[in-house]
Amino acid sequence: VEKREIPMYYMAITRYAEELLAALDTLPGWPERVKTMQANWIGKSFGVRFAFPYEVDGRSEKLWVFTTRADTIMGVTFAAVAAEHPLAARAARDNRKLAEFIEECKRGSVMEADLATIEKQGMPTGISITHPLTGEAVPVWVGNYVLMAYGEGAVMGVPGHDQRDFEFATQYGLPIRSVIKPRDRDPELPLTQAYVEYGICYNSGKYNGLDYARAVDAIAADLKAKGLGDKQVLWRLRDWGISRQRYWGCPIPIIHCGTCGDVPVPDSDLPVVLPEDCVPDGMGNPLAKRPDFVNCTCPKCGKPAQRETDTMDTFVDSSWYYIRFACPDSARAMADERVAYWLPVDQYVGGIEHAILHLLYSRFWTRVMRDLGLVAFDEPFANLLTQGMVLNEIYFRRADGGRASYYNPAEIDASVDEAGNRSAVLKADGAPVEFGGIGTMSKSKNNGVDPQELVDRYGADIARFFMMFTSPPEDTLVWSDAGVEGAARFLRRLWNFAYEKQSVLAGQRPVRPVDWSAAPEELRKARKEIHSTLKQANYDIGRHQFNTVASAGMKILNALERAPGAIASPGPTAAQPIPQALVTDGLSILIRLIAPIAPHLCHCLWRELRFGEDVLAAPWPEHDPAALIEDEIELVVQVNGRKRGDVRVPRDADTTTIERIVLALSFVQKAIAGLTVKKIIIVPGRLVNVVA
RNA sequence: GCCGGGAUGGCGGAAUUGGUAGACGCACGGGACUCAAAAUCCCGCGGUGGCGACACCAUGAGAGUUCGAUUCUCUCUCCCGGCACCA
Repeated sequence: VEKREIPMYYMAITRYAEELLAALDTLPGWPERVKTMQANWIGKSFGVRFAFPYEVDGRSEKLWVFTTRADTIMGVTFAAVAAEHPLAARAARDNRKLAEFIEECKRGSVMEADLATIEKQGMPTGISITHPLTGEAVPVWVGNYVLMAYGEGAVMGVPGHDQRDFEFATQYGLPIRSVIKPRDRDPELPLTQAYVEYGICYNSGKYNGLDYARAVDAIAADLKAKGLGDKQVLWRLRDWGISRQRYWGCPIPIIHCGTCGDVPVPDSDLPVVLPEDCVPDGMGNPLAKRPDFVNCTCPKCGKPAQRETDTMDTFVDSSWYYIRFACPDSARAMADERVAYWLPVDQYVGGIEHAILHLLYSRFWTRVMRDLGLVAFDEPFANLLTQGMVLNEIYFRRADGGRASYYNPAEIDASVDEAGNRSAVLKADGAPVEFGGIGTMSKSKNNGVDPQELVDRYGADIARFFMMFTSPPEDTLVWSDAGVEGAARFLRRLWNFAYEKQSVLAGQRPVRPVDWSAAPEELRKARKEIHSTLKQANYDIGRHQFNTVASAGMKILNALERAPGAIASPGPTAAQPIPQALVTDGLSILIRLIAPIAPHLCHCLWRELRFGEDVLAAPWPEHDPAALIEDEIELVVQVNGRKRGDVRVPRDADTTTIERIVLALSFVQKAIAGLTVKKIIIVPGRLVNVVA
């Protein structure tokens, strides 16, 4: 932790930028999209850092900038600095209007999203700098779109080849110069937008004819020779400011002493305990108004001193709670030997909204603890499942003061008329409310849904089964409980079916081996349906697509109910061994397959049907490959890529046989009448396409 | 604005490496059972035309690659998440 400027404390996450980026390749259990987002966020860019020399107050100064497009350096027509840049401050000293502009910029939002969408504004500083390669004079502007926190807080302006610079130059009448030859347009025509693609340098003196890589090499070498620049790697990632002016965070254990400076609280005095009776009044940090908390003595010299009142960002705690979970009662250390047993986390589940901040901070924090010798691993989470957001409608009313109060969608009657207009009223008073769109469930928007309602109405298994059935976990979902009846019906149907079979099945285990090849066609088909469904379900579990696992359970029950003899009167085992074996096999698969989705019901059925004591201890069901083999296979028949019918052929039919059979089909003959067959494409086991 | 993801029937969704679009459900319509209702069971259910066999259209929009595109490429529209202090 470093304290840089009052009142901010920082974590030096940028020191780990290289490792955090490179180690993404060591995380096969993480979704690609999350790794991509993190890589972009860390933002490693290769470029050139160079300086424009200038004179001010009789001194020689340099304005440093960073660029990833050094190949366009000959197209520089201006430079722009952030409002916080020292050059801007110097220029504002004798320019009142500029000083006002700078103040206005500083008052604006610092959020990236706001900065990126604001209208580009700027003002000339009156200071002129020298192009390091051409020696030309270049004007310096202050631009509200330049970020002090990234790079040097200053940029070169190449309106011909950077869209932001182009807009800025167009707005303020600055010259635009093309130095990269466009591939498919006349370079002499005036530009309507920046040409940002890579290409060959022209209008660039000695660099003419060079491509991007060669131009950057040559330009960087020339700048280096003049002592005015070199290649540089720049990161988008910034250090992590952790100070918050709130009282309910984790205290920052620092004491400010007039004599000794900033002194850490000694280990023996930790933890710093917050008062529990603070009342936030919306005016700064309430801790600062608590002398009983603030006033203390310096641990070094014993003189009166002040305790730090900033607390830590909540992300700090969430960056290592999972390590502490392994040893929550450890009084002497952050982490003890139990951590080595439990960590890294095998399977982490969290919302996609944490793809960057929380998950990156955690990866950083783990490395800090590693480097302090507290843990022995690099990555906290071996496998990551990122849930999609569950969304719901947002309704609110705005009082005269402008503050919105939100109403839960359950309290609202909403309707959409034929023209698609949405109207909504509050049930309680019948008066209209505004529709605020559809967004993530949150306390502040009061649009959450408590699953307890479903549990109360249907029971935990049905509520759980329904939610698993509704969509794959990684998808965004607009909440609706329409369809929960389907889950209820299915589980009821399963229960009834199983109980109908109970008297037949109970006490007859183990089932003696059945010769399925001797079974009637219908039963073999049913068994094939069950086992191919199981095969697919096991594949789906591997890719976390649990909704289709739930539907596989439904399909298996459908197959069992439809199988002839399976539901008919049980009869003696010896007389009807095959239908009973089918039911036994099918139920055994079905119960184990959906046990994780409807655990209570499956646990109970497993025991009642005497399959065993504990369904969770039973081996996971695997399909029988023999059940999937048939003597004949069905092929889809297409003509010119369009389905015309299907045909059954022997399983081992060769290409010539299949072609002969297909060409003889009447619907194929009809479709190719008057055409010549050019070729026949056969996808084994799937389809035949006749191209004519 | 930038980064990431998404768009398939009235609804949730399915379609493994490009190979039958709409599995499995919900809702809805018809029927059976019932004095009646609920529950349950059976049938139907993308659109257009046709009595029908069937034909054509259809996976946000537009182009492209391919024998064949929901799937791959490009452009666009809209929606969701994140954007570093949601006080």
